[in-house]
Amino acid sequence: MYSEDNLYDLAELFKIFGDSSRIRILFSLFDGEMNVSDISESLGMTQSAVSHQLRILKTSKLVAARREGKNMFYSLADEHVRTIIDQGLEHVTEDD
Amino acid sequence: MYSEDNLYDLAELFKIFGDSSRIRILFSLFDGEMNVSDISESLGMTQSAVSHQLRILKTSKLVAARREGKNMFYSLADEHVRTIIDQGLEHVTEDD
DNA sequence: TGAACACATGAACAGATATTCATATGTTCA
DNA sequence: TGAACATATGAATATCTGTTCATGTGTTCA
Repeated sequence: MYSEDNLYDLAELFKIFGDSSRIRILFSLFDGEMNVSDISESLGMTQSAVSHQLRILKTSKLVAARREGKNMFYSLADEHVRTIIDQGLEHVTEDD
Repeated sequence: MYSEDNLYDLAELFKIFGDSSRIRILFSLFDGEMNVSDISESLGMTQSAVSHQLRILKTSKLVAARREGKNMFYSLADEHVRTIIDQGLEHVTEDD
């Protein structure tokens, strides 16, 4: 069914989600695409820090990028990203 | 809907899943509870390393522990754990 | 009670990683 | 073309974290 390799890939995937900056960036994109400076401002992060994290998210194919003039617009790469985060949020917000 | 705090908690949750040792331990428990030495042997990890990771998993309430004589049996704490991993595996094993 | 077994834990070390700072690249427009 | 803007990127640093090693705690049984 699932190979040992799958589990390593899975750990790598969760590692990407396991950083509050990246999760907050991804969550920002839930409502649609955004450019880098808007993400920076809305999250109170420097442009550089956001850009570094976006690169990681893009390399992992969790976000997609599109240029429009001077701006780069980022969006969620696919619906799985939303599903995984939603599933996690359900667990986290569960009443004990 | 979701607070800023939820996102930090979520990152913490994914951080736990974001390590191959822990994911492999959790996955081992998919078929039912196991004791520490069996987990160690099946994963080729030292007893100490497994024990350290189990402590983290227990603190995060992802596994439950039960003593039986000299042995400690660990099991998945709830079904969310399985769901979150399954969801991730779907993403990882998706054909491009 | 004491030896043998199962597991937990603290300290130390090595490797990984997120941010900052400085600067480079790419784009528009006058 | 050159200034202004948006974004990317490399290097350096500080912090975090997983494993190992040594040892402690808890349990059984003769």
